[in-house]
Amino acid sequence: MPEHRRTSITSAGSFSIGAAARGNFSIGAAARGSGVNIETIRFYERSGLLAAPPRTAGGHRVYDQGGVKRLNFVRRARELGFTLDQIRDLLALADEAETSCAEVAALASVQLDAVRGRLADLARMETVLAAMIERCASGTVPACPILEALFDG
Amino acid sequence: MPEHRRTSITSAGSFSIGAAARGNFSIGAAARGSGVNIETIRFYERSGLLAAPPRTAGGHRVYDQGGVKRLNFVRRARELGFTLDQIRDLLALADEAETSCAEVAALASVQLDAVRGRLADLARMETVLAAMIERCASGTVPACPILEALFDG
DNA sequence: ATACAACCTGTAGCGACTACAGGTTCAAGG
DNA sequence: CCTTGAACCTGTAGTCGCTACAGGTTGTAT
Repeated sequence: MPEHRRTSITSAGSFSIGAAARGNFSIGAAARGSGVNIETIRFYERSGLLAAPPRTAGGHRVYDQGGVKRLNFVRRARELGFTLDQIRDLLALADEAETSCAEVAALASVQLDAVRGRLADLARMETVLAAMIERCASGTVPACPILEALFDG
Repeated sequence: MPEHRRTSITSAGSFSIGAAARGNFSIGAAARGSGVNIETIRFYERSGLLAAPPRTAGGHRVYDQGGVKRLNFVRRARELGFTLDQIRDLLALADEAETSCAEVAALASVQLDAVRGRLADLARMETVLAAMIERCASGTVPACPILEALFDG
């Protein structure tokens, strides 16, 4: 859920550092390049969403461009409300030789339905809240109409 | 968040059992009368949202009509997306001698803003998801457009 | 008296992170 | 080469709002 949190000012996509493409990224650089929090990256690895990357001699994680791309993938999918389980499936589909577009679309449709359900819920909440506040503002009633509505339905 | 969960088929409001009004309710009866799950009631008590009710000699909780009313209050407020902290404040305001309608309305406005923010987020999600699925269905592209969009923003 | 539903406490789990504490490694400047 | 200090490491606990047990006790109807 993108709850009004800034998601990556850094533009991903301009990371050709070393000689022959690919590039090496520390976890911090990968975080900046993908807009995924460092702690969250480690959490994704721990929970099996992302494969553990190679390490330096000292034990620091080293990501390549593909790793950063996957992080971006996960972030975008999260912003669309996919659960981590769904994203696991999406990544698996993305890794198949033959991309099965229908399966991907099916997953996306499930998510679209969920989003529409939540939209409907929130729309109802908005209506009721706005009406309550409105009645309160008009102030024709002695006791607080909002509290009364909550108490007596 | 009312995530498509049935919220109390039982109509609250017809509970005059004993002689002189008020009535005594076991936790189960209070749950049925308010639409709040038994475990959730105990959780609310544990987390200090609701005062601990009196007990029978054997230790069973005994609720009166006021207790059931408060449970209904909490349920309705939750359905409007108020957090438990906000509900704590609402209950405190409801218990004041002078009902300060303006403060209640202020809390409700904060909540309305939050709901509108989430609505905007979800509306964006819906647009993007629908567009993705649409592009996929038209199938003019060889690789899956959904996966491409997720990978390349 | 007996059965059995309903209650009790306490703890652990969910999802998706976030926030430490306490220790190690890396990279740059002197 | 050595020092500094930022960046990294692991592991654990906290967040929010519940839900789901396990293992035991009480209430009530027959």
